[in-house]
Amino acid sequence: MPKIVNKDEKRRTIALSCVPLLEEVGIKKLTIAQVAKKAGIGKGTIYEYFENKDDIIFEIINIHIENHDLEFFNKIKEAKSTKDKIACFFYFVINKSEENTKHFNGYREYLSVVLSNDNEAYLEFNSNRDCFLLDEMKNIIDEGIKNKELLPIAIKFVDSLMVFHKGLVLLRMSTKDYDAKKSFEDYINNLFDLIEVK
Amino acid sequence: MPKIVNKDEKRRTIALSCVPLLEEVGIKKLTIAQVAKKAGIGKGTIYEYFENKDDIIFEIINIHIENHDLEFFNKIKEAKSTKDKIACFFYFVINKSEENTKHFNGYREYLSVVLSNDNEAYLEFNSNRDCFLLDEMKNIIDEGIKNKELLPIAIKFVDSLMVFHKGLVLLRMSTKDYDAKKSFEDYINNLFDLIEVK
DNA sequence: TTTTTATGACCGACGGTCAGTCAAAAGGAG
DNA sequence: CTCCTTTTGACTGACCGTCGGTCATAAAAA
Repeated sequence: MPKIVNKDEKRRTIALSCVPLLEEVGIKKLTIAQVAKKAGIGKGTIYEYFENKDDIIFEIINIHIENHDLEFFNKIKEAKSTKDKIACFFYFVINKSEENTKHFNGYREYLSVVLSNDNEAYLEFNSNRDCFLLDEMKNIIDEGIKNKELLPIAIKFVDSLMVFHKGLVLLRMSTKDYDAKKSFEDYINNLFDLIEVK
Repeated sequence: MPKIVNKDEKRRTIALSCVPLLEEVGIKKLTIAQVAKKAGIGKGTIYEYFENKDDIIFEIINIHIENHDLEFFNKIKEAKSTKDKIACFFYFVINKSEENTKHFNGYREYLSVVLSNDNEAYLEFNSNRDCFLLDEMKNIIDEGIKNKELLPIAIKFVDSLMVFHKGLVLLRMSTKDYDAKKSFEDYINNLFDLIEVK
């Protein structure tokens, strides 16, 4: 028998080799033939490790999300005030640097795939991720309350804060020249008028 | 001079004839050949009136949006309190009836096309629509203030209300079993605690 | 005859499939 | 242990069907 390969590992290897390719051409113009070539394997082999093209996209996005989370947690450690920590959550949607815009556009394309599919697995993945981020936010607000930075009612606003975040994401993606930073700042200042210990 | 056809009119006619087809098969499985057949014209003729497949989708979505607005304005006329009027804005994302879910899924597919394209025209269309809705919401809140239903600070929350709405849309589309109604009610009750005249 | 509109055969690109190849491991015979 | 056969999963790329989009040509109007 031939060597048994670790399917998950190879999946990841193939996906990794295509990260720059995907960044270069985008989802729409990414072809399976290109992926196979970059990974140095035959086209048919791709389908040993992936269900279909969208499945490849999904794996690559996973890599990006993991990288993003690493950066995110580093940033949050450095943040001092609760306000700064909250701002870390919004960094991704607010920042207009070339680097971040590239990632944001990647996420836009990914969302486009999710929305076009009605695939339960994708939806569940997103749900879990949103839950995770919600919990993180709750912890931060809780801490803020314990530090006497925030009033106890602050906890009531966590859910809407996360919904607001999603709203900014969609607005930046689906409208022209949306100023997510301004929206965020207006909102957060209004909010802190209500929840901050004076 | 040869027969002058009203291009815009025929565009609309073709699109109209495909509304049921699109509802049945969805964007991904809708083919140009099907569209041509339904419209009773040749495949090539389609391209006299539309740039490409996405352009057809766009026209059909326009029809839906116009219908939606008609219903929306009727509903808002009937609403008595400001709270009810605001609820009209959220009806589309909150309502889980089969009929509304069908439309919501149509909008999901449309958004998927928008997000996959980075097409300025689509983004501008969305921007204009969002502006329009924002103005409507502002009017409603203004009215509420004049009626002494709401405190003057209410106007400061209009922007975030619209962002919140967008957030609910994205959450319902991209996660599993999202309870948009609950989120909305929690939010609106919290908000009214702050802005309602007691 | 000229100009506009309509057409569907055709094209190329692409996602996905499958019959067949290959190499390594297992197992048996000597 | 060694040689040989068998088994099996990895791998491949030619091929297929589909589909968006084009274009040479026809039809129709003026």
